[in-house]
Amino acid sequence: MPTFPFHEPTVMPEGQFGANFTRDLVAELRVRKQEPFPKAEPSPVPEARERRSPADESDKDEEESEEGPDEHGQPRRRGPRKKKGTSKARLDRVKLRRMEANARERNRMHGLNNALDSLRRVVPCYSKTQKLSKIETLRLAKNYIWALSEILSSGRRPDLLSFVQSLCKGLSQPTTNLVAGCLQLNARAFVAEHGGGAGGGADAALCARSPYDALYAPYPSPGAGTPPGHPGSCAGGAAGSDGAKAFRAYGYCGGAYESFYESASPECASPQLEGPHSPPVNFNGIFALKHEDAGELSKNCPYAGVRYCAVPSRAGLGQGAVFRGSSDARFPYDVHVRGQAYPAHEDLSAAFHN
DNA sequence: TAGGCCATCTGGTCCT
DNA sequence: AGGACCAGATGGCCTA
Repeated sequence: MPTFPFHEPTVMPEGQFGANFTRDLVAELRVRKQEPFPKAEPSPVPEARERRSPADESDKDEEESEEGPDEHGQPRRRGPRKKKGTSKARLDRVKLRRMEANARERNRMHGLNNALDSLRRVVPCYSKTQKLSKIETLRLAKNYIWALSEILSSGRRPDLLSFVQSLCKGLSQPTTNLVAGCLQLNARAFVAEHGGGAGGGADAALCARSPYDALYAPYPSPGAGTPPGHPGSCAGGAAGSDGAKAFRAYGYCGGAYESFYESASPECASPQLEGPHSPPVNFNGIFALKHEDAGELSKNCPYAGVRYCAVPSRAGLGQGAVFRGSSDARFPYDVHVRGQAYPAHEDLSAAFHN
C-alpha cells in the first residue's frame, strides 16, 4: 500500500481530496490544464520540418558535406570517409531496421494499452461498452488509489461524499457522470428496497424519489434510452451535464445520502440492463461497478476485486456501529482476492507491495 | 465542422 | 549496434 502521506505534495500535488475539495479548485485545475505547455521552439510545420525519409538519411550519410564544423565546433577532418556500404544495400538495411523499429514500437504500445485495459478493469465503473480514455483511466486510478489509501491509513470510514469527490477529482464530465450514474443506480435500488421517502423535511421534494434523483438525470428503465455513463446522459436531469451543479446539489440531500449509506446492504442489486448501451452495472456495491463477471475479472486481475462495498455486513456498520480507528481497524470494504473475502488491510498492503 | 481520442510512424536520446 | 523509451507529427474515426 502506498505509504506516502496524502498531504505529501510530491505525491499528490493537487492538494488533498475531500475536505479541501471545492468547485473553485476544479475550475482552477481545468484552467491550468488548458494552459499549453511551454515550447522551447515553435512547433515545426510539416512543410518546414523537411522530414527526411530513411533513404534521405542514408544519402545524407553517404554524401554528407564535409564543409562546416562538427558538433563540437571543430572543423571536420578532411579525407576519405569510411564507406558504410553500397547505397542500395544500406538503403534496404535502413528500411528494414525502420520497419523492425516500427513493429517493436507497435508491440510496445500494444503492451501499454493492454496494461491500461487491465487498469480499466480494476478502477470503479469499468465498462466494456464505454471505455474510459487513457488519461481518464489514469486519473481515476490515481484518485481511487489515493482514496483507498486514505481509508486504510486513517482507519476511518470516509464521508462518502468526499469519497465520490475524490474519485471524480480532475475527471472529465462524462467520466464524472459515469461514476455518479453508478451511484444513482444504487440509490434507486435502496429506494426501491425501502419504499422510498429517504428524504425528509424541507428537502423532501428533492429527495422523495431518491437522494440522487435530485442530482442526476432519471435513470431510464432497462432498454429505454441512454443510461448514465453514456455520453450525454444525465444531461437533462436536475443536475444537468454540469458537474458543478451536481455537486452543489449534494448539499440538499447529504442527510438522505448518509441515511442510505448507513443502511445500504451489500447484497443490494441493481437492475441489469442489456443492450448495446448497457451501462456499467452488475455491481454488488457502490463502487463495484464492473461490467465483467467476477470470475473473469479475478482471472485476469488477481487483485481486481478491491471493492468499495456499502458495508461488509449489516452488523458491522449498522446503527451504532463504531469504526475503530487504529491498526486493528476493520477495513469496511470487501476486498476480494481471487474470489475470497480478504478483509485484513495488512494483507492488502502486502498484496500491493508484492 | 471542430475537437477529442487513438494508432502509427518517425527521429532523437539513452542504455546495454 | 541495437533496443527501449519518448515525444512530435499525422491521419482516421467518432461525436457534439
